[in-house]
Amino acid sequence: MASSPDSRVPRMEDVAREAGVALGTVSNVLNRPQKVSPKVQAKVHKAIADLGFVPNRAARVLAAGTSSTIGFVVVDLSNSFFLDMTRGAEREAALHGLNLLLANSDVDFNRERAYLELFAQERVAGVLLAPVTTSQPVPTAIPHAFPLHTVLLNSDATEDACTVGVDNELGGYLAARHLIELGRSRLMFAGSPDFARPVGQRFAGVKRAIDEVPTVGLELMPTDEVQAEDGRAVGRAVLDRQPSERPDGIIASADLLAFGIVQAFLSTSEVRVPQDIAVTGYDNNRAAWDSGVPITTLAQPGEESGAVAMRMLMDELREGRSHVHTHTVLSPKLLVRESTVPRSS
Amino acid sequence: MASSPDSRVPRMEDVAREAGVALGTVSNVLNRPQKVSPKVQAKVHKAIADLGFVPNRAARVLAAGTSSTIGFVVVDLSNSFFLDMTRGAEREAALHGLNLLLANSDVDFNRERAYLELFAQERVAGVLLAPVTTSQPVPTAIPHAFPLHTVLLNSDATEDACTVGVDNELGGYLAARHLIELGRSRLMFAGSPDFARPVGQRFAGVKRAIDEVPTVGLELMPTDEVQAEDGRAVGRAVLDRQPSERPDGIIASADLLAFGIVQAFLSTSEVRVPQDIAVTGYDNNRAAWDSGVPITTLAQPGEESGAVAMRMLMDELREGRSHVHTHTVLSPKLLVRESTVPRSS
DNA sequence: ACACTCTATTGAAGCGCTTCACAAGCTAGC
DNA sequence: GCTAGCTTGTGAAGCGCTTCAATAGAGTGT
Repeated sequence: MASSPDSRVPRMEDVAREAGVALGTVSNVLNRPQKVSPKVQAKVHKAIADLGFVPNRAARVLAAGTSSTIGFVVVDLSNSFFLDMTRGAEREAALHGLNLLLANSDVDFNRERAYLELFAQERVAGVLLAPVTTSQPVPTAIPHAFPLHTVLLNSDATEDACTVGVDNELGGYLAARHLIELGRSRLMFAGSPDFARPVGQRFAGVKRAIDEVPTVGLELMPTDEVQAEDGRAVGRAVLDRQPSERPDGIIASADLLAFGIVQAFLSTSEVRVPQDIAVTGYDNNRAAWDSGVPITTLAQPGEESGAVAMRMLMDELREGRSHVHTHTVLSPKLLVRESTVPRSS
Repeated sequence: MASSPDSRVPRMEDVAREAGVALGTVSNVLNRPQKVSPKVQAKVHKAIADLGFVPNRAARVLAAGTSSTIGFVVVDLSNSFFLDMTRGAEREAALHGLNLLLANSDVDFNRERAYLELFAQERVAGVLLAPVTTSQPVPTAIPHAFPLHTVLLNSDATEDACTVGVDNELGGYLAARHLIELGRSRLMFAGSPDFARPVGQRFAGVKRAIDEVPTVGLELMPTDEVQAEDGRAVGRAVLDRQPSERPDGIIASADLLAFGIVQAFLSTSEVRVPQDIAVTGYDNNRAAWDSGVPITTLAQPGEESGAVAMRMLMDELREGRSHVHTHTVLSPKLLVRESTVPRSS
């Protein structure tokens, strides 16, 4: 631990003395090594190691007026979509020598605010924000009077900041299109379009696909939540019908929902998945691939969202006053599994 | 955003001028309000609001030499046990006016080191560390020459730091005991005791319970991993046996494993859960309660671990030089569900 | 009116760094 | 041998806060 006597924490000045150079030279070794001869660099590094010197970032930030850390306030780290964002953002940050610190708002608006304030006080270079969303149209997220460079993730475009979003409408369209191409014509959408904005957008995409093909019908099956239990309820409701009244394809608005539906079907031998009813989920959760019959789903590009957002933030930081906010919409990707297409070989 | 003209970011000095008081008074309002008359406080707060002043923490940390933020380096945020720790730690920190910032090492030893170094440079008050573990006996985690106050989570006791651990041996014991009390006498442990330290400890606990009751037998069924697929393989292996050769209770070393086992059983009508074979899991993952038959499991006290660790850290910070490292071992909790005890009412 | 307490407020001295104008030491050209 | 032009190295002036000794005010008791 701490070195010999009763020892203060060593400062740059101590390093300079130990190495027999000036204060500014130590700083140069750390920040602009190309300005210092190899010999002196070696001396300084040795002194740093001998003393166990750890530079003080608070002082650095204060003196330089810039930080190399980025804050990421995440709405829900227990959701793998958002956790993936942090991975993508971190990877991208590391490539450019930036550090990423995380804060979990846990779907609490006040904590989201508090963490943004904290990062503002820390004078981080910028923040990434995956905001708490409501089903309200535009929750305008950028909060503070303080000029914090912010990029919004999983958000629709807004004037106040750069944004990265995922095309939920397209996701719904792709799911429906997939089932239609498989020859299904009596589709059911499980979930409540006004449960949350994204669900509504997905439903809109489904409708678009249906409208393109007159022979295909769509039925809406609302649910309270999007948990496995809700899915089992949907499954039971379908099983209670005459076979001729049942859909031949179900588009669930979330994987857990799809998981419950498939589970309900598998527990009887009345309905085979996918032969009688094909099922799709959404999100590419673990639930989708742990299901007895692995579930076709739409993968949200979490890592990519994070990486793109981080790049946009770096652009914004570099461009300064001339920066104009931009908006990126990423596409979800259809992952076809056995709940729609039986294992072949 | 930024106020009127081309405006610098306002400093305390600006607030002082605006409010017509001295610099030190503004600082007092922020840090020791009881020393300032209500009238002056009001003036200062108004000035702060008018100017949109956001205090600079870098300067604060530098001047005061202490920070109010705690860093938490987590080995794997995608594991709900660890995420729960962050929740407990955060709650406890908030109670005492501390801020918690997260870093995900993602099971990468080098990133763990890098984040610890970062927090050391930031001069945080202390760090919580849920370290990357190997199956090695004692991975001694405290790294740096720098004197960073650290509490280790999910760790066995060590001399270098305070630790909070969970009693895995007890968890295994409780699971086995539970099955034995239900009258099961041919038990199977699914998982490889040397897959990871905790699994070995759980297995040891199971053995202890078995040894207490001579009439009960134990069989070990190793698996490569602890995923659902491994569980399904275990389930199939059991189904392939003569009914008389099958265990009547299976202790899985992880929920996902138990989930796969139950899934395999449910897909046939040969084995009823729990009537023919009772199954327990471990961790209280979502997988446990999303299973067709909800799975009895051992809940790891994640939130409590985090809260306890944060309290220990605060003690360490308060006590200073006189501090002696302490070690807490928490107990897992048996959650009885339908995979061992059928729904009654 | 005076001495004595308190309490509320002041402002200058750092905290540990980055920066940058400047100095010093070289090399090369003539 | 002298100067111009480099490359290296230097150190003092802040960055925006906290702290604390010093001061100004407001009471109190006599």
